[in-house]
Formats: sequence, structure tokens, C-alpha cells
Amino acid sequence: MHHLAVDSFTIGELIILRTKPLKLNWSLVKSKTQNFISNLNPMWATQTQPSLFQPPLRSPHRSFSFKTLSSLKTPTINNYNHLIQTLCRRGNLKQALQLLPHEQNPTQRTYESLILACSSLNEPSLARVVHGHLVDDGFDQDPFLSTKLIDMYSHFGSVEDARNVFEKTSDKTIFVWNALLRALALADEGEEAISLCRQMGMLGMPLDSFTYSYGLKACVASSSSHDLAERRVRQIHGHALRHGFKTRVHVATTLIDCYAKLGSLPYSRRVFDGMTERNVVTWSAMIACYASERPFDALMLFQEMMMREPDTVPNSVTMVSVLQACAGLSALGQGKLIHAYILRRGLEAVVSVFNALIAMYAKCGNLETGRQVFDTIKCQRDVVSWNSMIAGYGIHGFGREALHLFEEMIDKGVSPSPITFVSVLGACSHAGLVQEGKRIFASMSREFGIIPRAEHYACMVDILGRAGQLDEAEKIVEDMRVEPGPTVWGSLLGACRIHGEVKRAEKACARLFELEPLNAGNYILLADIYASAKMWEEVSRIKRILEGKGLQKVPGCSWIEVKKKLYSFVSVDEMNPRIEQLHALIVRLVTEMKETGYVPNTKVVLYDLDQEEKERILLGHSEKLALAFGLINSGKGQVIRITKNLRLCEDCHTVTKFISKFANREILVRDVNRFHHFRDGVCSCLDYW
DNA sequence: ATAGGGTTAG
Repeated sequence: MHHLAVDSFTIGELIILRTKPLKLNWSLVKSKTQNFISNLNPMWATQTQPSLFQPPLRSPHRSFSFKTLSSLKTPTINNYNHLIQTLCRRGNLKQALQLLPHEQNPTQRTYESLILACSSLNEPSLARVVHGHLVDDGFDQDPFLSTKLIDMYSHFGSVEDARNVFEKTSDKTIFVWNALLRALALADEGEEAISLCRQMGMLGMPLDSFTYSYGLKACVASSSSHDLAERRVRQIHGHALRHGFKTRVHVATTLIDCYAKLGSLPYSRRVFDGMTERNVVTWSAMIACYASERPFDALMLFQEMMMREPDTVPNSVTMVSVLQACAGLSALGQGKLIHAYILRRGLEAVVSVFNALIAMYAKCGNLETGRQVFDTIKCQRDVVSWNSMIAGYGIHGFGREALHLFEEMIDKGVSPSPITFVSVLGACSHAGLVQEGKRIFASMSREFGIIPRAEHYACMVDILGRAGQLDEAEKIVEDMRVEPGPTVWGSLLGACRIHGEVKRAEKACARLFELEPLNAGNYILLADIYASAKMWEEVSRIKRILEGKGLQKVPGCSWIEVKKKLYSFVSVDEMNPRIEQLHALIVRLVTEMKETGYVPNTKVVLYDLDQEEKERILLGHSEKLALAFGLINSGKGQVIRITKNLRLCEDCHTVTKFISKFANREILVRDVNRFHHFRDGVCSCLDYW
């Protein structure tokens, strides 16, 4: 039984593998996973908790009309304020403004209503009129109203006006300072935000936790370099420590998020561990930090919260991150448990939860369920809902369906976002729809007013490159109106790999190595291209460069969920307790294949070894191990679902096609880019991926 | 009177 435990834990290790070489502490692995497995039960789904979505109790507004006002003999200022408030709430700002001159003495309250109304009704021009009246009435020195004005201008995106209000207010309360700081942080004016903090310190202003939170956000959002941002965050962090704000829940939660955004997850965790008081937001922040990079840890942490903190009730935001983690792991069983829990908690009415569910099912290989969720949505769909579903069709290779859904979305009057086009173009690329891709790309700016960004060009390069139109792909790169980033060159390099274009690959790599000197993947891809061309000296040259930089090829890892448990396999997994059984099965199947004319595709092995050695390495590929495990441990009619951390290797692709026919099994493999549906000897990608 | 965490793509 503990063998099972070991396997499920290696999933957790897998995520670490992306940055660190594989090193397992077996006793730790055992103890941790026992725990994890014993907790893997549908308990979450049976815990009923009160719905968060009971409508808030609010007393109905008593409205006040002109009629009521004129019926009064001597209307007081409060009566006027009441009327103005009613008009503002109804969105009748102009009428409310007309009342102003008739009023002898507007109060702070009058202006507060008007300012808030301008913000929520998005009326920047009326906002200036209100501001003018406010100054005329002598409220320009009112710090309370200055705070509101700064918030309002910040909402309209005009930092300039916010700054002016700040300058003109002589009685600068902490609210006024914080308001400007927040405005600057939102507008990505980090430099100025920092100097504002410094100014506050020099004036001897006592900073509060709002100041720290806004200040930290400003550092991350906008510092010109990563190092600078990190230095600043540490500076503010230190300041907070010295002033006893270390454990204040808002400040610490912001710190967790900031360190994660700077790529220092261990620091985030250290802050989290050091907190004396944590709430849902704190836990959600930490889970969210883990969700994309280390989904297994995200699930473990969620588990811990559910077990150890009965008073901390997860909300929709928590669930979105947990679903994201399930999606990252392809953990369909876990995802279903979470779905059940969401239904019990009544959280399914939140659009972001719905969207995350769609994405989770699609990424776990259950596209139909994703579509069902999409069709039976309990709230208004937003653009993300459409994007998620379109992207879902894309990764499964259903390009036509993706295009169809895109058209439906347009027909329904939903305006597409830049991400919509990444999804649609991505779908075209996976399905080889070159003409359609070109058409969509052209329509982007012409019909929808969305200027293509680097990632859109990358999609186009991908579409053309895969289809073998490399000249045209290269032309796109040359004609780009934005700086071609690593994604664009990476797409070109990927296309060169498919079509064995050594010269062009070298050209793309020249730029890529400059832009991403530490991305091992680019070097590996080039070595791969050299190996295909049998340029072994070049292959070893690239390998020497990698070694010199201390970089390593990310080890291949595949995993499979059987009866709600995850089992993972690394390539040439000699420590795996059942390696002999799996190996025997693979050898048997491959021998069978050889009789039908199969020749092992040894060119995917990057080592210059003899044929026999190469074949041995091929047999040990992690996806083959996972497949063998799936064949042994699942029922005849069940679909085998495998996930891989890298791109599916060509030899494994061939072998899996054969097995799907030979063993008469439906096999679903998700690699980094897309899904492959194997059935009856054919793959849904039609060998084009 | 002001907070802190989340969804889609690559």
C-alpha cells in the first residue's frame, strides 16, 4: 500500500522538478503521502455550510421626490441632501446638480453623494462641474472630501487631477495620503508612490496598514526592474517589521502576494508561516500563489485549511484557485469533489467559479462536462466564460467548434478581449486551420479594434510555421509592429523543429538566447533539431553550454489518476517499485509492434549512443510507463487519461496509436500544449502537433 | 471614510 503513497507524492515533487533536479527524501515522502491519501475522501462534499449567497439584508431606501420637497414650507438642508441623494442613486446626476444653486448651504454630505455618483455613473465631465461647485462653496480644504475627490479621479484614471487635489489640501490627514498612494499604485506610478512613502516617513507621519498595503502594491506593479521591485518590497517589509506591522493580517497578506509575484514563493510561505492570525483571504492568497506553479502544494494547503481551521470557510475566490490547481494536475477526481463541494455551498452562482469549472473540466480531459457547465450556467456569462470554452475546444483540437463558438459569442453581442483572440488563434493552430487563422487575425483590429500584441503574432507564426509556411512566418516576425518577444521567436523555433530547418532555427535562437539566457528549453530544442540532422558535434556543443550555465533538461514526467489517486512516473524510473512489471508489458507490446513494421524512432534520443541503448531509453519514457500502468490498473471499457509535463515524444505518439488499436482502448494524453485522443490506431491531432 | 486573495492564453 505504501507504494501507492510514494507515487502520489512524486506529483508534488514534479512541480519542483521544473526548477530543481529530482531528489527525493523517501521517508519524508512516505509520511507526507500517507497523510495525503488518508485525507483523500469525499468529506468536503458532505460538509454542508450555510450559503454565502443569501441576499444581504438592507433596508429599502426611502426615496424623496421634488413633490415631497415642494410640499415643505421651509425645506431644510437635510431635505435637499435627501433629494440629491435619491436622484444620484437613480442615476439622475444632472437633475441633482441643478438643485445645487438653489441650495443656500450645501454640506459635506451633499458633495459626498455627488462625488460618489459621478464615480459610479462614470461621468468624468460632470465630475469637474461638481468639483468646481465644491471649490466655490469653500470645501476645497475639507480633507474628507479631498479623499473622495482623489478616489474619484483615480477611478477615472487621471492621476494628474488626483495629485492636484492632494497638493491643494493643506490639512493632509492619513486618509488623504493613503488615497493618493492608492491612486499612484493603481496607475503604476511606483516611483512616485515610493517617494510619497518616504515623504510620509520624513514628516513623521505614523504609517498605518493601509499605507503599507498600497505601498507594497505600488512596488510590484511598476518598478522598472525586477531587482528594484524586490529591493523596495524588502525595504517596506523591513519597515513594517520595525513598526510592529509584521503580523497585521492585511499587510502580511499583501506581502505573501507580492513575494509570489516577484517569483519568491519561499518568502511568501515564510511570511504565511510567521503569521499569528490568518483568515480566508490569507489562506486564499497562499493557495493562489501555489495554484499555477505548484498545484499539488496548493491542494495540500487547501486540505490543511479544511482540516485544521474549521472557522475559516473557503469562499468563491478560494475555490477558483483550488479548481485551477486541479486543472494543473489533470486531477479530474479531485476536481469533481471540489465541484460537489461548490454545489453544496451554493457557490456556483459566481461567474468566476463557473469559468474556473469550465477550464478545469476541459483541462482534465472532460470537454463534454465543461460544455455542460457552460450551457447550464446559473449566472450571466462574461467574456472569460466564452474564452474558457473556446480555449477548451482549442486544446482538444476541435478548431471548427472553437470558431463556431467564437461566432456565436459575437452574435450574442459579447465583445471579445485580446485573450479571446489568443484562444481562437490557438485553436486554429492546433487544428491546422491556416486560412481561418489568417482571416481572424486580419479581423482583429479591423472589426474589433484590438491591436495585435506579441502573443497574437506568436499564434500566427505558430499557425503558419506548423503548416510549413516558414517564409511567411518569418515575414510576420519582420513586419511586427511590436517588439518580437520570446514567445514569437519560440514559436518560430518550434516550427523549425517540426520541419528540420537548421539555419532558421539558429537565427531564432540567437535572439532567444539573448532574451532568455536561462531557459533550458530553447537550448534543448536546438539540440533536438541538430540531432535530427545528425549534427552530433553541434549537439554536444549545446550540451556543454547548458552545463556551463548550470542548466538541466527538465526531466520528463507523466501521471495518471486511478480511483481518485494520482500516480506519477519519471523517465527511466529505476526507483519505481513496479518498474519491472511495467517494463515487461511495454517490451511485449513493442515486440508485437515490430512485427507489424514499427521501427523505434530513436532520433528523439539526444544522446549519441548505439541503437540498442537508444531503444532502451525510449522504452523507459515516462508516458509509456504511465500508459502501461493504466492498462494494467483500469477496467476494459475505461478511457485511460495521462498527463505529461513536456511535449509528447514522437515515438511515444506512434506507440500509443498502436496500443489504442491493439488493446482496443481509448487513450487520452494531455501534454504541455494540447490533448491527443487516441482511438483505433488514430490520434485526433492527425499527427500534426 | 480606505484595505488584502481569484477566473481565460502562452
